[in-house]
Amino acid sequence: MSDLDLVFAALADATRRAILTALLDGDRTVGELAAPHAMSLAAISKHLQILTRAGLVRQTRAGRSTTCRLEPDALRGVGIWMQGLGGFDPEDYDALEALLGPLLDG
Amino acid sequence: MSDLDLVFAALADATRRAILTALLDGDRTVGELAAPHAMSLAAISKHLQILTRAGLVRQTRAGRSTTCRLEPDALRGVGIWMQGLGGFDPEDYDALEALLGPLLDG
DNA sequence: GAAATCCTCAACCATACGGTTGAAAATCCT
DNA sequence: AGGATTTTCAACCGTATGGTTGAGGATTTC
Repeated sequence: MSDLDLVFAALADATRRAILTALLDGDRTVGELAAPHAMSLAAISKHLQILTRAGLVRQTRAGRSTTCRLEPDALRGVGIWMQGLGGFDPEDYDALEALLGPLLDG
Repeated sequence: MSDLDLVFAALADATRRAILTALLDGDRTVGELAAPHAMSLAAISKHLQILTRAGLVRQTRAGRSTTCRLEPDALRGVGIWMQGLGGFDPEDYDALEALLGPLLDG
């Protein structure tokens, strides 16, 4: 399984994408990430393993709780691949940036 | 399953990504797309169904052969989502474009 | 009409996914 | 030491995925 396989597969789930966007606001523990989801903690733990294996999240254990940090660099390969496919037209870029600029601060 | 789920899941397979990049050179029939892969035609047909359901490919039957066309607009939602996640930093854009400009012509 | 071509459908197989529950491991607090 | 908290592990279940083979449907061609 290539890196791209792992990253795309990790992104192909709404729960995992929600976890990633939650991490835009800063590092969170597993329990904090699980809270908004009507799902067992074990399920969230498995989702985090998939995100970690894909390189999108880094988990560091501190005491009895482990905090999760977003690793946006893992998306770079995906961006490059997508741009090669023409899904990201240069003309669109300014509009997208204006639309989503605020999110980039997180 | 959301649209993003379908698109990301469709992209999470090397064979399907190879099909998409092959379509960058122009429309191809199912048989032409299957040729380079050491895999049955039925398998490729299923891959194309997944790509079509995700909106990434459009198949039009003409006579006994069906031609496949790339639909890059389906990637726009993915690009927007990824940019929101910070995986596409504005500073990187020029470098990426320079690196991959040739592919954008296809 | 009969045969060859191009593709899909159906059934099957092995494996992986997304979820559950219950137990265990590691740490903190008294 | 004992108990509470936080997370993972293990086993299980139902369903989906990626592949195969074999049959069948359209369509062209002879």
